[in-house]
Amino acid sequence: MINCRILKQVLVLNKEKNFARAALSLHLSQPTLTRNIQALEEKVGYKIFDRAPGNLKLTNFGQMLVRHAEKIVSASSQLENEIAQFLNLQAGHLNLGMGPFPAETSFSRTIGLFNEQFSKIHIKSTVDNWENLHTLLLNEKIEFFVAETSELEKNKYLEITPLQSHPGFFYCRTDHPILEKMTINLKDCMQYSMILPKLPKRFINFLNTEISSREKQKEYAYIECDNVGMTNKIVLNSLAIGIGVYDLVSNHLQDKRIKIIPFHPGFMKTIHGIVKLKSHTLSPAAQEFISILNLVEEELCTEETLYFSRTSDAVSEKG
Amino acid sequence: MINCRILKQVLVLNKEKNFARAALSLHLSQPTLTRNIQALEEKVGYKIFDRAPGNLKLTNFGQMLVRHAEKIVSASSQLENEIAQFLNLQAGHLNLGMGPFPAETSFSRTIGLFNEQFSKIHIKSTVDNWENLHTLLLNEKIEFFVAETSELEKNKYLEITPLQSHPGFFYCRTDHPILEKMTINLKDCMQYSMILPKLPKRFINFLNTEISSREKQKEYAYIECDNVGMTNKIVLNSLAIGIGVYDLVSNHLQDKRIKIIPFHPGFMKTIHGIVKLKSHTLSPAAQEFISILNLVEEELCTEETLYFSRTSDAVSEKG
DNA sequence: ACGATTTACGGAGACCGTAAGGATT
DNA sequence: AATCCTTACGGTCTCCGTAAATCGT
Repeated sequence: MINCRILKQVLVLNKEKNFARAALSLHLSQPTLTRNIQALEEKVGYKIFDRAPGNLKLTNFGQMLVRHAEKIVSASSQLENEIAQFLNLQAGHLNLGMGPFPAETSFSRTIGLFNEQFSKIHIKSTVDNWENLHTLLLNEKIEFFVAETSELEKNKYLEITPLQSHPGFFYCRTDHPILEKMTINLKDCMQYSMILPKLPKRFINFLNTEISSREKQKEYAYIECDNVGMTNKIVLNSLAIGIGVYDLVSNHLQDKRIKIIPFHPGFMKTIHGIVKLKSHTLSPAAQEFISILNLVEEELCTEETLYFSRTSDAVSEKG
Repeated sequence: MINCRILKQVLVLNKEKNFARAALSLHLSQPTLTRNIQALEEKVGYKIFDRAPGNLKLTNFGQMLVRHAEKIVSASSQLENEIAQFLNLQAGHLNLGMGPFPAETSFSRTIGLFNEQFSKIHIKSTVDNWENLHTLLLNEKIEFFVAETSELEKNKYLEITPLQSHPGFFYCRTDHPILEKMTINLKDCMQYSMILPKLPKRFINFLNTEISSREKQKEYAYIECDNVGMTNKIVLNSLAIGIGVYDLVSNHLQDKRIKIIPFHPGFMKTIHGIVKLKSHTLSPAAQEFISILNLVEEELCTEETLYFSRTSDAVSEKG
C-alpha cells in the first residue's frame, strides 16, 4: 500500500518542477524529498521523474502515477476536511428526544444556544414520553434523550446520566378558590380537574397509597396532556390544576396570573436524566449539545432557587 | 495525511466485525490491529468503532470515515494494479521509429517477437530517415529510434547506443553485365542507375572524393528510394544497382536471383544505433523491446557471418 | 563557481510481534 | 472457562534534518 503522503509529494514536485521549491512547499528539507521520491521509485520499481537541472519532468510511468495520485490525494484531503468539519461541528445531523418538561425548559434554551454556535448542524427534536423515547433510542432514531428516568434505571443497555432534580408543584389561577384554604392536601386538589402528563409509576403509587380504594373508584376529573402550553392555557381559563416545574410557568408566576399551590409532597420532583445506549458513542454534536445543556440546567437551577428564596412559595425539598 | 494502510484496516475490521478475524485477514497480530485503530481514533480525535464483545459497530463518525476510506482504498489499489500492469507490460503504448534498413531487418523480427510476448502493448512504428526521426524524437512523438547515427553523435541531448555494424554492398540481378568484369570500381557501378536511400554525409563525401568534378557534372542516374521492397523489385526488373545489407536481400541471394557486386569500399557499412533523448527515461516496454532487439541483432550477425563465410561474397571489412 | 540534486549520518517516531492483563458472557 | 479486546515491552524499520559531496552548466 503506497503511502498517501509520498503521493502528495510527487504531485507537488510535479507542479513545482523543482525539488527545493517543492520541499519548501511541503515543509520538508530538500534532501528528504529527494530520498522519499527515490524510495518510491525503488519501491514501485520504476523512475517517476526524469531529472535534468532546471528541467524536471515526468516519465511515462510518472504520468500514469500522477493521474492516480491526484484521485487518491484529493479523496484523502476531502476526508480530512470532513473530519475537521465533523470535529468542529460544521456539518452533520443531530437527532434527539426529550420529555415534555425538558422540551419546554432546558431544551428549548439549549437548542437556541447550540444553533447560534453551530448553525450548520441540522437538529431534529422529538418530544414524547419516556416510553416512546426509549423505543426510538433502541431503534437508533435518536442519539439520546432527556426525560423521566425513574423507570429506566435498571435497563442494562442504557447509560443514564442524572440531571439536577427540579421541585415540582401543582399550580392554578391566582383567583382559584383552593388558595383560600389554610392547608391543602391531595384530596383538596383532586376536587378539581387535574391536567397531567404521562405519569411515572412512583407518582401513581403515591396516588394509590394516599387515596383509599373507595375514593379511587369515585370518578375524578383527569386530563392527560403532554403539552405544556396547552396545560397553561387550560389552567388560566378554568379551575383545572396543573402540575409543573418553575421554568414552565415562570412567566405566569411573575405576571401573577397563576400561583403555586402550597402542597409539596416529597416525591414531587423531577427525576430526569440524559439517556443513551451504552454501546453507542455520542457524536461530537451530541456531546457539545449535552455540555451546553448542562450549562443551561445550572442556570435554570440558579433562577429557580432565586425565585423560591424570594417568594413564599417554599418547597418541601430540593435535589 | 492519514495513512492508507490504516484505512484499509478500518474497512476490513468493519467488514469482519471482529478484531481477531480482521487481523488474520490483514496479516497482522490482533493487538497490533487494536493499537492501530486506537491510534487512528486518537489522531482524528474521535471514536470510530463502538466495541462490545461480539457486537462491533461503527460510530456516526466511523460511518463517515468508512465512506471516504472506501474511495481512497479503492483508488489506491487501482493504482497498484496499474503499476503491476505497467511493470509486467500488460498494457500501454510503444511509439518507436526506425530507418528503412532497420525496419526491414531487425525491427520487423523484433516487433514480431515482442508482440508474441506482450500482445497487449500497442506498437506504433514510424519508418523514416534519421533526420525526420530526430525531429519526431525531439517532439517526443517516439520514445527512441534506430537509424544511421553518423550525423547525430555529437548531439548533446541524445543518448546513442551503437549497434553492431553490418557490411553494406551493391547488388544487382544475377545476369547483370557488370558481373562479367574482373574488377569493379565505383565508376563501373555508376554506369548504371543506382537506387539509394537518403545517404549520410560520409557516403556523399566518399562519392565526392572518388569522382572528379567533371564527372560529377555528367548526369548519372540516381533513384532516391527509402523503400527496400521497391528497391528489390526495381533491381530484379532492370539493370539498376541497389545498395543494401545481407538481411535485406537474403531471400533473393539464396534464390540466386541477385548477386552481390564484389566492390567493397571500407566505408560501406552501417553505423546504426539506438537513439533516445538523454533526459528521457525509456518506458519498461521500450526497454524490453530493446533487449529483444539486441538478441535479434546478434542472431542477424551470426546469420550474416555464416553466409559470407560460406560464399565467395567476401566483404572488405566488418564492424 | 554556482545552482541543483544526491549521499552520509545520527536520531525521533511509527509500527510490529509476543506476552500478559482485563472484561463480558 | 472461554472469547474478545487492551495494555506493556522490546526490537526493527521508516522518515526526518543537518552536513557534506557530486553533477552539469
